[in-house]
Amino acid sequence: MNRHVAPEVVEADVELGELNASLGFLLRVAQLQIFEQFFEAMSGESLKPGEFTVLWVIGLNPGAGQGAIARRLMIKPAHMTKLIQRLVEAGHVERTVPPDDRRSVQLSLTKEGLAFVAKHKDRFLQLHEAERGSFTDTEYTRFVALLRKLIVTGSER
Amino acid sequence: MNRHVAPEVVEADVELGELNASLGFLLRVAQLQIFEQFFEAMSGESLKPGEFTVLWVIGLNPGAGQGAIARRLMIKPAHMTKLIQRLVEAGHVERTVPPDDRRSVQLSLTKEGLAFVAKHKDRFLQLHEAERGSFTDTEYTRFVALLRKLIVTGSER
DNA sequence: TATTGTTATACTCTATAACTATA
DNA sequence: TATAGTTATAGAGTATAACAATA
Repeated sequence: MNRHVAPEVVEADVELGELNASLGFLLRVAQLQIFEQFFEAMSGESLKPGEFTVLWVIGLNPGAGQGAIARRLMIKPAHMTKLIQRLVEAGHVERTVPPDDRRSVQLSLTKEGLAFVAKHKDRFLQLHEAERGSFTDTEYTRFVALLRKLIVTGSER
Repeated sequence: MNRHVAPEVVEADVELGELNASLGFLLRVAQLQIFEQFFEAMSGESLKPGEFTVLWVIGLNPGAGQGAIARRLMIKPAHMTKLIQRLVEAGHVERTVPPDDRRSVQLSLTKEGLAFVAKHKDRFLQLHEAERGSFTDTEYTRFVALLRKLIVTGSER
């Protein structure tokens, strides 16, 4: 077909076929771009992906169980253990073993953790604002609603 | 009825705050669920994530450059090299060095690769159908359009 | 026996930089 | 000098299973 076309055009010529209508593919690309923005915004901070989110959720649910938070955020137990260890080492998180069930671990923020979340809260929320891209309010609302519907449906099993 | 609150209820009690409106978070959860469906559907096959997609795109673009396909699918060069090596070892993909630019590599499917894609095409497309979850046609169309708008906006830089 | 969390291992994907061979 | 791809190394995230302590 286009044997002698300029490189840039050939570049755009890579055909995706029904992948163009694949939710999985579109979702992946969208997520990659959002993550890219996240790293740019959080560059300079010692934050790893997921860590601030976990910190945030612990702040909202002081005393919640480690497993409950992990399941809510779809983080696997083994990964959660290491993630929490890092947050404890960083001085952000405190682990408590409740006397009534000494197998479990309750999580809460330390003073430093609270200060850290408070300090970065604005940027975190600003970031979510930036994620909206060029969506209008209506589009944004609609998009979130559709995403939620997809998620709820998918987890029904 | 239990005297104490059932674990499932406590489970659902983990509060997410503004994370509930975070595109990054919702996108991540949605993608995890879609991928879970993918693995279930493809279980039993020797397919790794991304591999069939690359196979599919090579099939649609025989002779396309390795870099062009990688950039289109947002796969990093180093990862692409290893991914293609696996596909070559599996006998699915053929690499050709064009005489006019001997730095580059052109990709195409072998006979086995063509047969493999043909064999799994239905399941692949069925999967995309399944991804639609409980969306109506209108919702699906709207969702894809919004995702595309988000992606296009995000990559404008 | 079942559950909560830990440890250990391995694999996928990503990030980065140094390298080659071409151009 | 720049580009296409490779190699090597490191890290994040995930999957899995074996394990300890507790229920």
